[in-house]
Amino acid sequence: MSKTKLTIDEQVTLLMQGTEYGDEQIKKAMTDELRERLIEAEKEDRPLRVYCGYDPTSTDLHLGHTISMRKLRQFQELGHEVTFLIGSYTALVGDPSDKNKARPILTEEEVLENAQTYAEQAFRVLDKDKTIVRYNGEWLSELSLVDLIRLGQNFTVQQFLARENFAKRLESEEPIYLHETFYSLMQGYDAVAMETDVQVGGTDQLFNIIVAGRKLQSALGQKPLVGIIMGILPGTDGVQRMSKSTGNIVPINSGAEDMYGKVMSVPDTAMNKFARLTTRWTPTEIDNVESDVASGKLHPRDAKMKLAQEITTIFYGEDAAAEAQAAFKRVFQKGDVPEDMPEYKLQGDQTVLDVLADSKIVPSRGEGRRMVQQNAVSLDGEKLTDIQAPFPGPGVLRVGRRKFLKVIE
RNA sequence: GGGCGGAUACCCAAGUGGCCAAAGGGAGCUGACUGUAAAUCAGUUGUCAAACGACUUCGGCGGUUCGAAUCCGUCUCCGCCCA
Repeated sequence: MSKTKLTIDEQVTLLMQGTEYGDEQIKKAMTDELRERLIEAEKEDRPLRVYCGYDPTSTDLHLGHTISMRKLRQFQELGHEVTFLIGSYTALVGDPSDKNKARPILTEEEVLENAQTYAEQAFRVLDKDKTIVRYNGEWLSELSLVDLIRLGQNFTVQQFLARENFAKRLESEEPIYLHETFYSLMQGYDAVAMETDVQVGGTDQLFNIIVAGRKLQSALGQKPLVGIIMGILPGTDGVQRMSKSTGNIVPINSGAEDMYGKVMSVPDTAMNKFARLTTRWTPTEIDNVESDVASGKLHPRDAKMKLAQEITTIFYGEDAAAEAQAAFKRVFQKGDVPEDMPEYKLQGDQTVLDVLADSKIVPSRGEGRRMVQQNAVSLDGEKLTDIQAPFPGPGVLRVGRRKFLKVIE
């Protein structure tokens, strides 16, 4: 990101990049309020207090988790005060947002343990020195029952029932547990406790942020926060939301080569979202790339390689990203073999099928048979077509597109 | 507490005594085509066996039967409704 001072309008454009409100009116209102706040902050010469909450329900972060972190980072770059809030208390409840069923709740120990690794990974995106880490148990554990009841007085049951995910469950006769409604109250109270100016979150947080947070703040005499609602990042299939259960994630902890390759496997149609939600690029830079692709000046593949490199660089640094790119070119563009591959020592007197199965390159002998039948097995480029034939000898055994085995004597 | 419904392969889901290793869809894998992909088309997806075929699987256990995913008993788990 450029170090030169951006105008307020440029700041607004940058900060609103990748947001998704699902409603033009809210979007406009939030954009206007953000501009106002920025002007105000500049006048008073104080940073905005920005936060995003994370429920550390798992420790394996993927690219989708980093969207809000990227946004926080942008605020950091512009000199604002960013809090990485760990939902140590809210995780005990389990967020019902965007879920068709209630989430299992975690124990306190699990939460704290997860929080540790979670934060570590988050600092690949966030500037550690400029980030305040807090736990919402800090204030939520202090609330008394009376306090909770008073908070509850600001909401009606109807408001909750109007939420899409509750409405759906009501419709399909699935349970809605009472404690799930507390979640929004708790999150709203976070905003109050921290006197938040801006809160970042995903579309599933729209209700918690825009309704609960703002409402509680104004009820308790604070100026309602500006909600920055981030769009959804699709997974490697390019369509469905990136999530572990769908199996379409780009993990941020699985190595540079893996990350580069995973980003490259994303369909072209999703490139734009990846660029806007996960890179350090400015809106102008992204627009340029896009128009270059559209006009044919830039090959879509090259645009995607740039994207893959940018994303890999964020998490692993420039050198590792360059290496990952080189490896990718070698294997996929030149059809060459990778540098590292498992080795297998021949036992003597083995058939092709024996080697396939014994080396565990295929999960079962049946699968090995299938692979050979499907013409997917080759040794040093020569197709192997007879499973019963004696194994020819040492060389590089390839099964399918990307499984390799170095066979040695 | 009472009533009802359900549990089938990676997921969803059909099957209600033999023709069931079990329809269909999704997902995965392989091949063709490509730009690495995506889209499209084709094949394939329990284990062992070169093959003929054999074996294990339909929530657990036990039964009935020549024969059970299907019938009976029991247990576990889940959902809904009434209170």
